[in-house]
This record gives sequence, C-alpha cells and structure tokens, in this order.
Amino acid sequence: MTAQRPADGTVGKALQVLDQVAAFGRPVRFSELLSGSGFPKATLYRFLQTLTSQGVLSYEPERQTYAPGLRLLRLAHAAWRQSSLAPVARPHIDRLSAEIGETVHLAQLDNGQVLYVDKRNAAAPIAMYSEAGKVGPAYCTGVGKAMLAFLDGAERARALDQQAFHRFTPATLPDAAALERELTAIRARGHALDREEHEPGIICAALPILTPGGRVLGAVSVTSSTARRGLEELERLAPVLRRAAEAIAAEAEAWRFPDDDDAMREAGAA
Amino acid sequence: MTAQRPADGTVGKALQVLDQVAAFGRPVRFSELLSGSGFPKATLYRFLQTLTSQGVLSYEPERQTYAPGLRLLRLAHAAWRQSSLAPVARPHIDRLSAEIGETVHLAQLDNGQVLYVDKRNAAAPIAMYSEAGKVGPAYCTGVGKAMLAFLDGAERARALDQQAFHRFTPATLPDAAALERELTAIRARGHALDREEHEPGIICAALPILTPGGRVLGAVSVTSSTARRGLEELERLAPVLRRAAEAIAAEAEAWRFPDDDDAMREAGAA
DNA sequence: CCCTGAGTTCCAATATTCGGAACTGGGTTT
DNA sequence: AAACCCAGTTCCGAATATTGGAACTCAGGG
Repeated sequence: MTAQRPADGTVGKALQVLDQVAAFGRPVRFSELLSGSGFPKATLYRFLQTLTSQGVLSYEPERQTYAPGLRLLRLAHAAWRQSSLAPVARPHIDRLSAEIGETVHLAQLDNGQVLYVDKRNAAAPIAMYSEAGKVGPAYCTGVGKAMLAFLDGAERARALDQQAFHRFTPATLPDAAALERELTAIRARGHALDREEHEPGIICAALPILTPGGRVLGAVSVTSSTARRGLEELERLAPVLRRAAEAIAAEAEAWRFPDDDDAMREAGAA
Repeated sequence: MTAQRPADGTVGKALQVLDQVAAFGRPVRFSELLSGSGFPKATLYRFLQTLTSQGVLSYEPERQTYAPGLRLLRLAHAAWRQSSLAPVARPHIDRLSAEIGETVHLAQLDNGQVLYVDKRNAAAPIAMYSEAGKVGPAYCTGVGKAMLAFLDGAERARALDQQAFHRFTPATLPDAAALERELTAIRARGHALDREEHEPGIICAALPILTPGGRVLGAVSVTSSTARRGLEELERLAPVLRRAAEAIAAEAEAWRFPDDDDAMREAGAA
C-alpha cells in the first residue's frame, strides 16, 4: 500500500518522513512515527526538527505532536496554478457541471494514484481545497481507469504495480488481470465507467484528457448515484465530456507552449 | 523581500530551491534558477534532480523547465485539513458571507506573511484552491494587521522585520513605526481596518481569532469596495465578525484538544 | 525511591554532499 | 566551415553533513 519510494539522498528521506506525517490524518507523536519509519530515534528526531524549523511541519509543544505545516499550502498553491490542469480546465468544468447538473471531477495521475485537482458539486456549489489535493485509488474509479487505459505500455505496467486492489464493493475489480481486460474495453469504447466499484450506489462516467500525441494529461468525470441516474444515462453524456476533454487538452497545450502556434504558423507560411 | 531562511542542512537547502521554483509563477529554466540561488551549478542540478525524482518538482524535458509538482497538492491537502483553521471555521465562514453578502476571508500567519486558507465570495460563490494557499503582505491588509497586533512582543518584532513596506497605494503604511502605532490602535479598538492600503478602492474590516490565552490563531475579514460600502458600514459589522472569530477559536481549541474537556470535567467532579 | 519510557543530546565513524573542472551538443558568430 | 558560446550534464577527490549507538533528562508510575 505504501508506495516504496527509492528515497534518494537525505532529501528523499526527509520527504518520506513528511509523507508519513501527512498520512496520519491527525497530529502525531514522535513515537508513533518512530515505529513506522525505520529510522533510528536520533535520525528521525533530527529530520522532524529540520522539517519543523522549515515550516513544512508544525509542532505543538503542548501535546508533543507533529502535523503538516502551512508552508505546504503556499507551495501547493503554486503547483496547482502552474502544474495542474485546473486553471485551464476551470471554465469547462464550470460549464459541464451547470449543463449536466451533477458532480464533475477533474483528476490527474500522481504515482499511480488519482489526484483530484478540481471539482464542481452541482448540489452544494462550493468547490473546495478539501477536494483539490484529495487522493483516491485508480483501479476502481472512473477517472483512474480512464487514465490508466491510455498510458503507454511501460507507464501502465508501473502504475498497475502500484494498485492495491482492495475490494471496496462486490463490483471492485479484484486483480491486475481483470483490470487489464477492463482497460482494453475502455480503449475500445473511449470512455470509462465506474459501476459502484469504489462506493456502493455511486456510479460515474469518465473520459481521459489526451494530448494530440496521445499522452495522458488527466481525466474528467460525471458522478451520480444509482438512485438518481442509470449508467446508460451517464454513458449518454460521454460526447459532452469528450468535447470538454478535447477543449481542455487543446488549451493546455496552447498554454504550456505559448509560442508553438507562432512557430507552426511560420512553418505553414514558409 | 525574499525571506532569509537559515537553511539548516541539506534538506533546508533543497526546500529553499523548491521555494525558489514556486516563487516564479511559471515554468522556469535551470539557468534562471542558477543565478538567483547562490548554489554552484552542479549542486543546484543535483537538487533539482532529487526534487524532481521525488515528485515535488515536475520537469518538462520538451522545454527544459521545472515547475512545482503535484505531490505538493497531496501534502497540502493534509496540511489544510489538519493544521489550518479552515475545517473548523468553514460553517462560520459560510454563514458570515451569507449574512453579510460580501467576500469573507480566513487567514493565518506564515513567516510574517498572510496566508489565505479559505474564502467565500458572495458574488461568485466558488471558493477555490486558487485562493487557499495564496499569500499576501501582512502590513497592509486587514487580516494581516489584525494578527500582527495581537502577537506577543518577540513574535511581533520578528514579524515586523519581515515586512517589505512596499507602498502599494498612497494609504499604505510606510514603515515599521507607523505600523506599530496602527497596531496599538487596533489593540485598543479590537479590530483592524484596511483603508485602501493594499489596493485602491478595496476596504476591509478584520478581527483576529485568539485563543482564550490570547495567542493568535488567525483572522477573519469582510472585504468590500468603496463603491459599495463605507468604512463605517464595515466597522459596524465588527460585532458579527467578533462572534464568528470567538466561535472559531472555541471550536479550534476543542478540536485540537479533544479530551481536555473530559479532563476538566473530571477535575471539576473530583 | 527506583523504575520505565518518551523525548532529547552527544560525538566519533562514515556515507553524502559539495563544487571546481571538464565534457557534450546545439546554436550562433566569425 | 571552423571557432565560439552557452546551457545543461557528468565526474571525482575533498570537505562536510549525516548517522545512529549510547548516554542523559525528565515525568509519571509502581
């Protein structure tokens, strides 16, 4: 379950500790970290001190507990603005959720896991940080499978290795073989479905966001409940999702390579 | 302007590089970092490689540029949920913005800067990651001054040192002395005002969020424009803000020390 | 009063990082 | 075409930071 990072150098180890702290969903004591970290007491202690003094961890002397620090928010804000699809996708996501009247997710892949970078909830129209940054499994979510399906061989193999295959519901795909079959079907169909594989009663249709060259940038999805919609209904929305995904891909490319179209124009003119 | 971190150890230096990358609001080339970093080429290069391999930076081979990586989002999400006031303050912020019909900010202090951890915009009701994590100056914003005013001596001195005192508008306080005078007034009044000190036409009233012991946790503010409201109007909202701030403080304490009331109850009963 | 365990400090051995210098390869000037 | 330049990358001995066993402190029990 815990992604085994190579942990290159001191910096890698420090980040490993940071991850560990973040993984506890609560302030955590020294000894709790010590047992799970594999570091000797003194070493772990020094790491915690360094990270705290740097502000990426915060320490509560009162309780002697560590928690992720606010400095991370600042860094993440920069990451979100620069490296995520969210800024360019924002208007499209807005439009989708307004048109469809269901929850829309925008996700990217991070180390074999689904990382939600934006969300619109039609019912409660407050999209929150509490969603951006959230992670989930790839093998049993619509966005996850949509992205996995279109990774190229090597990347896909690596990503499949990182899946836990925990059976959340009876419909959860049980192993890599089943997932591979599903991914083939998804490539054929062009879109992915979540048939209550992660949460009972929750279904979803998702499309990958692909560069013209076919590289996976992310995925968009509509989520609903079996109470409100059928799978076929969601599937019928695929074309709408596709249009949004393609628009996002096009803008993302234009945004990342702002002078490429100039170059192309020149090439065309020449 | 650039906060001089002590940069303890290798980890500190690596984080310094990370900060530097994040500070450029765009993908950045090796050489751009090299000039501003103070590290020798080889050293910086190794840092960038390590950080990239760890996923806290992302590298675009195409363009040879670095940008903050998505792994930061996951970490920040944890920080936001655990270490920020946002989760406990959320309902209060919601209520405030609904009642008042203006933009409400929730901020905390991070290394002498204001860090916005949540926001409700009455007009466009989508609170976004793009706001949580944003940083701003402390010496010329309502929330900033509200927090500075109630820091204790040593902390305040340190924070004042970190202020840039850039004159954004004619009303911006020009130096530490003027700010200190203003902070004294704020302590007397109990609330802070931003009289177009950061942006022309933008005014705001803010209250600190204080523990029963008087420690600064954060601040809440209402922001409006001179076109829509007068300062006096905003000032009249201070009691409403105060109630919210006090409620947030109370809940934050209860949340951080979940068994303290048990302990007290026992103490009382004994 | 001693014991136990969590957290902290110390310091010599050691593995890492450091960084000057040399290399590569693409693009531009002479 | 050769020479040059610059950004980015690699190398390796010297310097340094990290390491972790062990000793210490302090609080709370037994």
